[in-house]
Amino acid sequence: MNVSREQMVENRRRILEAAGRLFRARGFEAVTVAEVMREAGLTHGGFYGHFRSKDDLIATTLAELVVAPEPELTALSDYAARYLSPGHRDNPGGGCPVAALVSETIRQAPEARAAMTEGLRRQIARLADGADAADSEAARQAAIGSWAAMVGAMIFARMSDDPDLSDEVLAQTRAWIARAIPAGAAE
Amino acid sequence: MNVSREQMVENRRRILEAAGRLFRARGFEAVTVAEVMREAGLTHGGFYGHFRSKDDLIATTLAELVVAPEPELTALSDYAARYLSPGHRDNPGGGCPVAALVSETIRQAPEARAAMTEGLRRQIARLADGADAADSEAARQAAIGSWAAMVGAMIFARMSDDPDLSDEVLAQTRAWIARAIPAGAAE
DNA sequence: TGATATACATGATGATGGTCATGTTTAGAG
DNA sequence: CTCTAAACATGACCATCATCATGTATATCA
Repeated sequence: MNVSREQMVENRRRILEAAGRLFRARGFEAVTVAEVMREAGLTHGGFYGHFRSKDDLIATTLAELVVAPEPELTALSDYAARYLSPGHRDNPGGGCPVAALVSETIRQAPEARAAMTEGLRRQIARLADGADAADSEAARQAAIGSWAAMVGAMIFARMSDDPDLSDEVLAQTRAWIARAIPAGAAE
Repeated sequence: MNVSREQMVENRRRILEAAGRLFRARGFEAVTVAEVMREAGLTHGGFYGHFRSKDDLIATTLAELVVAPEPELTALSDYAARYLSPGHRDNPGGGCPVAALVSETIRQAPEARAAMTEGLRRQIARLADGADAADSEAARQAAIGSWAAMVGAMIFARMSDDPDLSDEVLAQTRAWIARAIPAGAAE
């Protein structure tokens, strides 16, 4: 059984898409190579024709997820309001790869950490553009501080087994960011 | 070979201490039962005399770490300044169990999530006490928002493979929290 | 159209690690 | 002083996976 060149490209795309979804939903460790391939409509054996190892898949998947074009430029507090929604919390597999995977990335191979670090850099730059602060230094501070709060709050909200506390963390963090931003701008 | 009652209590304590350190340093998955026992000065076989399973160990360890008495009450921004230090970043095994383990706890057994959720509740209450805000609602908002930012920033700083970016995340988040708190109080 | 390279399927291999079975020694009770 | 229960050591078991070996069919090129 062989397959056309374009079919192969398509297969690789499907593998990365399945990996992106599964990794975000269940973490790197819990997802098996065989499972990714099954989700992509293939069997496990063909995997090593596309990637050198599972580590390679992880790094490549992160690199793809992280350079994904964000919507358009938005005001920082608008972005935070959309980010910190119950819908996002309840859909990790389709949501922000940072909230789902930063923590595990700490112990991944250097290539994976490099991809995630690059994603962090870009996100800070993007958010700083959306923070209308007094100067660019204040904008960068607001971007870093509120991005950390967004990701931290999303992780808290997903971890909590108490739905009320989970909702409250999202709502209060939204309010906290909205309130803190003008303060940064006024300085 | 038998062992005195107090020796057994001591052994259990050592197992939990080793587990706390290893889990924080390397995560739940990467640490083996045999390794925890070795660190505690025992062999793997005795483990099941103390805990029903590895999941049980995880939940018990989290419960212990989470009720650990925090230093004294401090002002929120002082707490943040100590929390967001390079020393803390570089010592995950001896540091905050939340920053090291929240994210993985999402996929752990219900008992583990319950323990971590309880820890989150307590920490929010503690920090709200330290936030001298206008009213208790504002204090709670500051506590949640800045706790999310602290944990998110610590995770970012540990993940980054770029030391400058890592340091910047800590410093800017410290500054962001210090700046945001009086704003919350003034409101 | 025929030859060949290759993408993928099937199945095996080897390592890892959670858990259990069994044995031994001694703390603690009578 | 005995007897027994239990805490721990040793060693095995079994499932899970990542990875590799081999086979097969077909896309591509001459």
